[in-house]
This record gives sequence, structure tokens and C-alpha cells, in this order.
Amino acid sequence: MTLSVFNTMGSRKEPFVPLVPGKVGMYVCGVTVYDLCHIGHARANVAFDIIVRYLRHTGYDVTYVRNFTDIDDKIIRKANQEGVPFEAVTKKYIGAFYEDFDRLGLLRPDAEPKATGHIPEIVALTERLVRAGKAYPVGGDVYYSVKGFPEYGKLSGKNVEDLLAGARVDVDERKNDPLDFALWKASKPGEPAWESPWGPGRPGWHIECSAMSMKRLGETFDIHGGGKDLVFPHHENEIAQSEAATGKPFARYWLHNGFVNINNEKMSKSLGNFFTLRDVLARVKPEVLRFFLASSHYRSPIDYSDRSLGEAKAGLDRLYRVKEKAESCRAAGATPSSAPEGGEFEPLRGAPARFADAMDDDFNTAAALGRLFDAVRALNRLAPAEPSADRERAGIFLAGYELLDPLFAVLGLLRAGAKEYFKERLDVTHVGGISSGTTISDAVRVEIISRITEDEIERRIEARRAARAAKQYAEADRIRKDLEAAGVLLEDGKTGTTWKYKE
RNA sequence: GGCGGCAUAGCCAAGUGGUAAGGCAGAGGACUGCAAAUCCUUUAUCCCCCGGUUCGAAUCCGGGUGCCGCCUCCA
Repeated sequence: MTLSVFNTMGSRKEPFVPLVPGKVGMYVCGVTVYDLCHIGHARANVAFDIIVRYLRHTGYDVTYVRNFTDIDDKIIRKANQEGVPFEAVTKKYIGAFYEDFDRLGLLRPDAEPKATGHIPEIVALTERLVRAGKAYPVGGDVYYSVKGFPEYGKLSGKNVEDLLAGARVDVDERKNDPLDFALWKASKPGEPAWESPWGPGRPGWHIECSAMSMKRLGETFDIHGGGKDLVFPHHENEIAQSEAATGKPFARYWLHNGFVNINNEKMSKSLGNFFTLRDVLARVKPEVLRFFLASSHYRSPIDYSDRSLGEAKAGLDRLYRVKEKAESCRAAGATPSSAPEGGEFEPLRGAPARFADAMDDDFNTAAALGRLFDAVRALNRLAPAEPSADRERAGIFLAGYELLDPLFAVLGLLRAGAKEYFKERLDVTHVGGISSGTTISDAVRVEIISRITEDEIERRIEARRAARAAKQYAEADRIRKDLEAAGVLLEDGKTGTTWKYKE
């Protein structure tokens, strides 16, 4: 099977055939840096992170470009509120972006252009449109003339008449037509400004993505991605201005991720019902959020709740337990031998192909995870109770695990050591849950958990071992219960007792 | 008003013409001093409702109901 993707342009799945065999140019709309990122941003970024990882996994040489929008009205407003230069705002939130998304394990793109770093390109593209009669200057602004692009609406499936009939198009006297949008905006006194043929001003929102994507990837490139909410008007406008300027098709495949919902409603800044990534990463380990996001198809809406996160954690724990076993096999000196024979292990041996089948179907991570769980069940059957005493079995187990590890890597999962995963303790826990009727302020209140030290845990395990040896099971069970109440889970194995944090 | 999407077990979620993946939770069994973990078995006679097409539909078509999104900044 070969990769097919759902192309918003045309609203159907199509075989993916890149412009240049073996190479993929991909541009994803990034964030406007005026505030902390929320889970919606996390979803978009994780979705495209997995897409890039998979494309590379299948052998494509991917050039991945993701921008920062670092000049716009919201940034200016924030800077004014805080009485700082706009660069201070963007610098701060770009820093926050990396801090949050590095924890989520996002790949760094090959290029991360910023609008303010591409003013000459933006001005040049705007001039090109003006010269071509596709745009017109009015009093320091420059507007794109939508009427001059007959295909306007081809991405979002809208037609110009319907848009005009909608009462929500703002009326601006200076525009020739209500649908026209700004390529360049004249600056008011005191606002950030760059010189241009039309006087001091700054770029409109849409033009930066056209200018920066074409600069990095050429006038026609393979994949353009972003959230569903960018289809109209942002991407529609990008197409209009880019294709009007070049006369060539702009992006060939348009990929859009679905929203994160809270209580079945879109989470967004404007609705105020959002959780920042930091809120979430204070509650769960980053990979739990990744697992949660990967457990739905990227185009489907996904409902965020404590319960879903808890289920994701349980599922990811299960996967990490497999990695934990692989690590103990390796620690026991085993080396990977060969994958197990026999029909019952087919889900394991066939995992790479099954995984690829799922991912080839428009990056179906939910189905791919299902195949991985099938493989994990088969692999667990082989787990040696005592790796050091059963090297042969340990070697087969390791070989099986190594078949799977690259697939987990495509999803960005199981990237930590199992020990760190199970013994990484979250610093804070939240009071209150995220469920129907919960307000955001309830949910983000935090309290510090009182901790028990690892030495103390070891001490108590030793006391319990002694009690068990003396068959004082009541005492042994009491110790286990106390530790459990402190969030520590004990597991008795053949070679001794191990522990992990429960949360 | 215009355009679009979704409705699958207690919960999450794949599947889009051939007779319901997977996860979580639950039940029984094996293992264990008991647990935990793991393994085995089990949990939707049926995929919102009503019609239709078909040898055959959760999957296609028509109608209905419900929910959501876009048309304004938004991942």
C-alpha cells in the first residue's frame, strides 16, 4: 500500500505523490506569539510532528518549515498593555513555546521563519501583486482584490456571493470590495513600522506565509498544513495571493487537523475554555498527552477530559512496561537474537507492515496504535520471568522489542527510559478535575504533594522483605498499603521487589 | 441564511460493501502468601432512527433526529 492523504483541496483522499521523487517540502502554520500555547496548539503540532516523522520513516527527505507570526494586532495590544516593545512580547512567548514543546518532544523544523525577518520578501510579493493589478494601495494600506481571482473559495468550498451575503464581513470604506483583505497595513503613530513603497507599515497576516513558504520551498510545494480553523480565510487567502502572483499552483496537498474540544465544544482563546499546555504538563507526563492525541485520527475532533487523560496514562503505562522488560533483558546481558517463530507471533513479526498500512491511510495513528497493542500482547507472552536465568528467551524478547521500537518512535512514544518514566514524579498535582461544570480556575489550582524519599521507599521495601521472609504477611501488607497511599506501587518479582510511582 | 463534519459497547476509538480492530474499565481463570504486572477467556446478534439499492450495508442512496465546526482573531 502506498501513502494516501486527505486533501482539503477537493475534500478527498488521494495518493501522495511529491513534486520531486523522494523529497517533500512541507509548510505548517505556526503560532502567533502573544500568549502561552494551549492544548489545541499541542494537537496541531503533535499531529504534524508525527506526519513528518512518518514521512521520514518511510524514506522521504523532508524539508519541514514552520513559522512564528511575530507581528500582528494582538501582539501590539499585548505590548501596549505591558508597556514593553513588541519584541519583548514575542521573545518571551517564543521562549515559552520551546520550553513547552521541547517537553512534548517535538522535532525542531528545518526552518522557523518569522514574519519580521522577511519584510523585504513580503514587500516584494506585495509589489508583484500590485504591479499585476491583483492588489491596490489605499492611503498606506495595500489590499488584495478578491474579485481578480476567480478561483477564490476553491479550498474552503465557499463562493463569493455567499460570503457577501453573510453579515459578518466587516465593512471598510477604503476597500473596493468587502472581501478584500490587507496585504500591508499602514502603521499608526507609535506602532511598529517598516519602510515600504506605500509608507511605513507592517505586513497583513496572510502574506507572510506566502512569502516565507515560497522562499523556503519554492513557488509550488508539496504539503501545507495547519488547524481546520485556518482553512478560511487564512489558507484561502494564501492561495489567492500566491497563485495570483506566480500563476502557478501553490501547495499541492492541504492537510488540516481537527480541534480539541472541552465538553464537546471547541477550545479556543475567544471562548475562554482553554487549558494551556503548562496546565496539562503539570498534571501528566508529556508522553501521556502525546499518546492521548495519537489515539484519535488527526482530523477528528478530540474531547479533552481528565478521564481521557487517565485512560491514556493507563495505556501508555502498559507500553512502557514492555520497554521496562526489554531494558531488564538488556541489563541481564542479553542481546537481540531473532524474532519468534509461529503463527501466534505474527502480530509481532508483521507489526512494521501492519503499522505502515495504518499510517499510509492518511496517517491513521489510532489504527496504528491498535496494531502496536496487538504486537505488544504477542511480545508479552515471551517475557522471561528472570532474564538473567533465561538468556535465550531474553534475546528473543529483545529482538521482538527492537522490531517495535522504531514504530513507537514514529509516534514519538517510548522515547524515555522506562525507569525515568515510572520514577519521574510530577511536581504538582491539580485539585479538582476537568469535567462538565468545572471552571478553569478550579482545575488549575495546584497543591504540592508531600513526598516520600526514594531512600525511605527502599527502607520500607527491605522491612517488608524481612516481614515476608518471616511470614508476617499482615505487616508486609500494611507496609505495601502505606506506600500505596503515598503513591508508590510495589511489584514483587522473582528476583525481588520493584516500585514505581502510580501517578 | 450559506457551506461542511460527526453519531460504533460503561468510557475512548478504528473500520466506509462481505458479516464489528485496539485501549481503558468490568467479569472469570492461570500465576502470586495476598496483591501488582503478565497471559488466557469473556464483555456491541449489532454500529442514532425510518425507508431504499444490493446476494450481502455500520459502510452506498433518500429522508429524519441530535451534536459540532466554518462563514470574524483562532491550531
